[in-house]
Amino acid sequence: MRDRLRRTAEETFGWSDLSPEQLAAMEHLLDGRDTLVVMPTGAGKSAIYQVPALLLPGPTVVVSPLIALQHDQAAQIGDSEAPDAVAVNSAQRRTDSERSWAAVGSGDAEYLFLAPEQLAKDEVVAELRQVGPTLFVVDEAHCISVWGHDFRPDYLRLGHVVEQLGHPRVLALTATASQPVRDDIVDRLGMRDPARVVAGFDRPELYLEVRRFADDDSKRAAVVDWTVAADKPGLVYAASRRDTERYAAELAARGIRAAAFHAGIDRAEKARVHERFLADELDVVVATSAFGMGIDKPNVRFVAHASAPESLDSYYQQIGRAGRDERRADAVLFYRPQDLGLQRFLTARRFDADSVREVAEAVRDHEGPASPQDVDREVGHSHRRTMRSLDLLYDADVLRPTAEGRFDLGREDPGTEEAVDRVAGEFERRERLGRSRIEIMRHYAETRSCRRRYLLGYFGEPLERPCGFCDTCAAGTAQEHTTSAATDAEFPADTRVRHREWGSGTVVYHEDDRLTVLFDDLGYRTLSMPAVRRGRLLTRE
DNA sequence: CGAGAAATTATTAATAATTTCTCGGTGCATTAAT
Repeated sequence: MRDRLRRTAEETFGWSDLSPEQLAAMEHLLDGRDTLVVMPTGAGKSAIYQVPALLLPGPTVVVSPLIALQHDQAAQIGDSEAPDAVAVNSAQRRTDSERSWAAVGSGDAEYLFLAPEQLAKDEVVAELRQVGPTLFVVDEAHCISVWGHDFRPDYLRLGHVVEQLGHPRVLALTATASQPVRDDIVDRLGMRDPARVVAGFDRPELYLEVRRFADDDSKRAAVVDWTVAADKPGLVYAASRRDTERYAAELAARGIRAAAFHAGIDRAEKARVHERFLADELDVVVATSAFGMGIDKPNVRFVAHASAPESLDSYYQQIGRAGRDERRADAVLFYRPQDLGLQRFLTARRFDADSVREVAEAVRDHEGPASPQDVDREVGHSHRRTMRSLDLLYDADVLRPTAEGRFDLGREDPGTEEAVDRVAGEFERRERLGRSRIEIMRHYAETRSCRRRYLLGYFGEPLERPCGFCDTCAAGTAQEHTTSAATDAEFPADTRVRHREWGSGTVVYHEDDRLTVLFDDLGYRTLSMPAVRRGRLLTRE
């Protein structure tokens, strides 16, 4: 099997050396197993579906979050000897989409790129059933967890689509997924006994640094001065659109070729910034989180954050865009505790009891299980509101999904008000988790122990000793704050524990004499080991 | 939650100090108006 994979990779794509992780994941797919792959960008994630796809009979569906990304990926396949890649989306003419369907149906095209919103349409699923895909790929699969519960709810329906297609083998690909995100992906996609291929998270070429500021003016000045002096090209992430424009203007005034990038920039200008950055015609792109997905530019020398993002997951993903050529690059966070306030605002949601009530009643009153479309029609508010409520009702065990992607009441009908109460509890749990993720970001920024160790610990990859290549190691504070062996032996990472007041959780990592636990109901909490011992607060489950 | 603009108040009756208001991220698809 390995030889066939290697030969196909070489002959069709010109790839002569597949990594052990790539090969392992490909073999799982040929064996018919669902597979989750967590691997840094640039390590050749796309190859993992592109090669086996050619050795499997039917076409391959690739769910991709951005139409622009679909474009690039299809073009890359077009440059190879592989059969065509086509897309169906709203940005192209209808006739082009019809042509794509025809090409997939006739076997002229092997790969079909779709955004999750396409798969929320019954016609599209019906058409897909006709062409009978044998491989269902979800690229940037962390989007399921990061966006699915709120921003792009159709991500949560992919699992149902898989079932409607008769469960072709599922491949989920991502570069950033902490353990709970991985579990969420597996759960929401309905993956069956998935193989998990997780490559190392460490990016040893990145020098990690945090600079702390008390006021906004001095931080702004420092961001600009640092960026002016830094090796280029690089990325500056800012928290608001206004800030991206402000920093870009200040940098331009200092003679730097800088451009702003955010979701409010028009399509053509976005494409221009993107192209100019890739072509080294820009020194710096100052962007919100809108920029970066699919960017695989080798020579990015720094990623600076003018403001902290809402989670360490996002932070890791964004700094991961630097140093792909494996030469030294800088990941520097310009930190001010007050900046976390904006993230708290941006991630907070309002509990929409009315919507939950209406959706619950619409499902109950529907004759037989209700599809999201049925509920949309009944309730008449936005698709997103409907989907949020359906998701919460599902998570709170009020509704259960059928294999057809419809929703039905669970075994017993709790009654509307009880259902709303349960959902409110579930909603609060999520809000607490979101806030605790921001606190983890705060810990990263404020720790005096080794930053790389903290970062990798969070992703489940503990470092034996301080890394020697971050600011706390350079300052010598990391050496003074090293996890005691006693802590490690008492509560190793991944252990299930129970806290006297806070209930059950999973140990994430230790740092110094502190222990971080992801509690089922409260999100991340950091505990002081002396206090834990003194009060006998934790027991292993 | 916090920043910055706008509005109001107080007294240096034209400007400074204080309070109030507004705004803040991520993309797809669809539709209506040019």
